[in-house]
Parts: sequence; C-alpha cells; structure tokens
Amino acid sequence: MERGTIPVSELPGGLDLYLTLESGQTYLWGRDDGRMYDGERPDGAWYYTVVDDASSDPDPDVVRVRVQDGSLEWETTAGADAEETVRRLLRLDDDLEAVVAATPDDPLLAEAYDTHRGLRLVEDPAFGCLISFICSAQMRVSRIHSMVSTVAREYGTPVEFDGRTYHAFPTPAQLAAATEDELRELGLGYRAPYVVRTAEMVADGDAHPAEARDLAYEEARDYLCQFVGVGDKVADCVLLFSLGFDQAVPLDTWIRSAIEDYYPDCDCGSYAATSRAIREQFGGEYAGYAQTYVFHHLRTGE
DNA sequence: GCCCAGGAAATAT
DNA sequence: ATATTTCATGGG
Repeated sequence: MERGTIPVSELPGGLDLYLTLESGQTYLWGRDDGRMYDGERPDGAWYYTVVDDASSDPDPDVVRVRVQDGSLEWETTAGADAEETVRRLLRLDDDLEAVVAATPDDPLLAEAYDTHRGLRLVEDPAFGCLISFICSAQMRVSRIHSMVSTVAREYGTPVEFDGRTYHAFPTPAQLAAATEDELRELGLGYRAPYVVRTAEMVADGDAHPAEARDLAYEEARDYLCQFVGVGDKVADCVLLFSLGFDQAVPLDTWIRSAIEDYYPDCDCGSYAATSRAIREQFGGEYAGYAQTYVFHHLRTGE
C-alpha cells in the first residue's frame, strides 16, 4: 500500500473534499461511515473509490482520502503513480484561483463561488460516469448514488483493503451480463434497459465513451448521444465530469431555472443554441466549473 | 394520495 | 424540426 499527504495550502484555491465529492457530480465515491448525500458534512471521514489498475494487473485498486489538520491524506493499493492517480481523480492540479479569475464578474456566479470555496471538478472513469448519469434521469442525487453503489456491489469486482470489502464499478462486460429484469429488481426502473444496452455496446466494441475525448466539443457530445439513454444533458455531464471538457454546461433542471431567472436571453429554444449562449455567459473555457458551482448552490439553497 | 427528482425515447404535429 | 406523452420509484 502507498500513502502520502498533501498540504491543502499547496493546492491553488484549496480543497473541500465534502463539496467536491458530495455536490452531485460523481457517484463513484463512497464514505467509510456508510453515509453520503444526506446534506451533513462528515467529520474527518474517509472517502473511497475503486479504479482499474493502470498496469496489466486485473485487480482494481482502492483509493481513499480524507482531510486532517489541513492536509489531504491519501492511501491506495495502487503501486506506481499512486499520488498521480489521486491528483488526477480529484483534479488537484487545477488552479481554482485562476478558474475564478477567468469567470465573468456576475452576482450569481460570485455568490456561488464565494459560498463554496474549494469545490473542485472530479475526473471520473468514463464508463462508470456514463452509466451513473444514464441512471440519473429523474432521480435525486442521494438515490443516484445508492443505485450506482448497488450496481457496483452486485456486479463489480470485490477488492479487500484494510479489513473491508470494496467493489469496483463493473466493467462493460460484467454489466452487459446483467439482465434488464435484474436491474429493475435493483430499483433502476425504466433506466434498466438503457444500462444493459449501453453496456453491451461498449462490451461489444461498437463504441467507447473515452473515444469522445479526442473530438471537438460538440462532436464529442454527439458521439456520446449514440449510447442508449444518453441525450445532450447526460452527454454534457460525461464530458465535464470525466473527459476534461471544462466548457461543457449540462442543461439540467437547476441550470434551466437559473437561465429563466437570471439569464433569460440565453434561452434560445434548442439545447445546442441555449448551451452555446449560457457557455458564453459563464465565460467559455471554464463554463463547466461555473455550472457545477451554480448547480450545487441552487440545489442546496446554501 | 400527490408531487417531484441532474431526462430520454417514442410518438404526434 | 419542434411539441407532447410515457416511462419507474422512493421519499417528502
């Protein structure tokens, strides 16, 4: 096992683990106290996730992190590049101060950024992120997290670490072996066939969400829309929370209400046109960062 | 019971 | 192309 600490003061703009991992952008992390998304900030709890080993080792790696005494502590079963993995997953090398500085001076954005200092975007693995947001349709964030956790527990590879059993998110092949009826029994409802069919597409080699990374932004969004259960909004979430498209602004219910209340001129009818307008309103390059802060700010009312 | 939740697909106009 | 309808399900 590898471990280390990183002083939060060394991270430009700081780090708030609770905001980063419980603001509804990732559903692939859990908390060792078993709670998550109940609106209460934990006191020094470990957050964990399980990632595929970068090398040829078939065993997935557990990564866990917590903040204690002003430092980010990390531990992982990963060998080489362990700290690099943590830095990538939590985007610790992002300069949050530069992100805020590059964002337009706007009352709503200023309030959102000011209220939730230290919230960073995450970089989730592409397949797990894709399935997470297929499941997100018409669901509350707490239920999305429990659905994704259940799917991992039922179909993902188990990994032992520090006396506990963790589960990787299932591979495309593992999830493609599930049946629609099984997933309905796990509470996925009408999303069940979407998940199975998308997993089959990836497992069969027809397409892979990670391939969108090499495309131009709007082409990447169109590419992701070929998966069953994926429309423009879910595609934007995968681009933003997994594939490094910081300009992506998912138009969910909260952002649409923000457009209605604060930026009515950005409502251009179609998703593509409205998306372009609000992306410009939010400063372009880091518009997705602004989106994530506004989403959390409006959704929690804090 | 009623309403809503990080929407998408099928269908109708 | 754009507008309406349908689809599950737990929690308030």
